[in-house]
Amino acid sequence: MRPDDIPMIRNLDLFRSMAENRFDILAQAAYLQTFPPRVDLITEGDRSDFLHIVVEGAVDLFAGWNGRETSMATVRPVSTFILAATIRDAPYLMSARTLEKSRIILIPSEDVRTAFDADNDFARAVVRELAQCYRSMVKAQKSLKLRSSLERLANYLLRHQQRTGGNATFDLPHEKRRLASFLGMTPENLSRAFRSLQAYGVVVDGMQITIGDADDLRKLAKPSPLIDDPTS
Amino acid sequence: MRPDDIPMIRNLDLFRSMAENRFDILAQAAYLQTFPPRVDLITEGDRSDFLHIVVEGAVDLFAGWNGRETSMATVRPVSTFILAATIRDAPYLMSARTLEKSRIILIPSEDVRTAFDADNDFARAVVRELAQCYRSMVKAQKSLKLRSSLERLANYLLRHQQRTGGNATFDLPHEKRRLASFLGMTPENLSRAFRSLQAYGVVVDGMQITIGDADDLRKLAKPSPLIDDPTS
DNA sequence: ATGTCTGATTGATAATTGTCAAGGTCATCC
DNA sequence: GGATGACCTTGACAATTATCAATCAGACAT
Repeated sequence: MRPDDIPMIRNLDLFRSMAENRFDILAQAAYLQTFPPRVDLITEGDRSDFLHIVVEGAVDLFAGWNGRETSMATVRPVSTFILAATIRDAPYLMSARTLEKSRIILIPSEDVRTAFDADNDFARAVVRELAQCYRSMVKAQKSLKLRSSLERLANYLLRHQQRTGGNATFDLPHEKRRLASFLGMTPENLSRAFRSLQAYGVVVDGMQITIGDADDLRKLAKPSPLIDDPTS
Repeated sequence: MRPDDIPMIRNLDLFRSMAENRFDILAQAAYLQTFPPRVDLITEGDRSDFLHIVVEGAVDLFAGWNGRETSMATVRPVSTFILAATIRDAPYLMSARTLEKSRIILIPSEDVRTAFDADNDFARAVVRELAQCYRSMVKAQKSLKLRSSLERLANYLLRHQQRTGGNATFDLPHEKRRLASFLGMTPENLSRAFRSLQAYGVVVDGMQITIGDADDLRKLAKPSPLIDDPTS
């Protein structure tokens, strides 16, 4: 692993309070790899061999059943994924593939579990991280069950606007087909949803979105901190 | 708290490996209460005051938005709920109400967090529990996004048949309207889904279900361990 | 520039799911 | 027994969402 990457990892919530020597052991066992876009990293059902940390780029978590496929989440730097499978030593429930060129750190699950058993601060950090992941999963499910696809899209746009700095104009972070899958709809339906949002002042030009009147859009979206606030 | 309840709690995965004196402190801070059916226990958005443990009865976790409401999960003895909110000291994302007469233990969140910070074995147990909760949430979301309501119902019936011992005939555990909400559909749609399943050998008589030919039903349901296996 | 590819859009249509209104069933309570 | 009420079911209809086929737009390579 490149020495300049170590401080970044060290600074993750997950590792920040870990004992020095323990962290060094983990860091030495870890691999850093660079992957091109669209590379499959893990496949659901496989045994959990490595904890993954995205250092650069972006990773799509997705799942399939009976020939269908859906995008569950996007992992952006710097964060881990499939922590739960690693901890429980259970098969992955989701597959992962790079969306862009990505640098990813792989730590053998075995070593993570050892650190987890031996280092109390680390165990506590894992809990906080997991509780966070759990809560965002609950929010996603609430969004799916309580909202129509149009409402989900409206809330997604408002949230993404915040994330990107709050400007009226911003770019979508990935292909629309993936956004559609993430929101639980088809690409065709997403196209039509975007057109419906014109009535609420949303202008779409390729990947570039302009929210003309956020208050107007908010009247439709009715965002709630218990669904849309990423931090709560 | 009644002395006979203590061993049962003690035996939960969550508390089994906790230090003796630490457990005693928690047990002394805890309340045991009996609630009639349909009593609201917690409301989403509230601050997390107590970790709840269902000792007897059943509790519905549900969520609302914009006048709509959906059932997220049913908690049955003996297990905890809203652990994640307690750990993160964050507002509840779901409301809870008793389905039946229930006995519930309440442990002040403050004490749980203290135990969590001081007792490493407990912290590790919390992680395992949370990882489990997270994974079942992922499975639920995969089911929602990848399956039609008919497929969700078919899989639910097969799973519930297993849970209740594997007999061809068994009873639904709660009202159909709640089952509908849990499966993400309306009561009317559930009624029609049950009728569609007649073609696959499912007989419905009130709350009593008979699966005439499980293999036939399985051809429709296509159950997958990565969605339907509660343990994996 | 031309062709090729991938992803996005559009239109037509169908399937799925939801809504509303009306009955039906069953247990419970006077 | 008959009324009451809660829940479930059914039918007719509407909204939402998906599917299929065709076209379009832009990126890229030849």
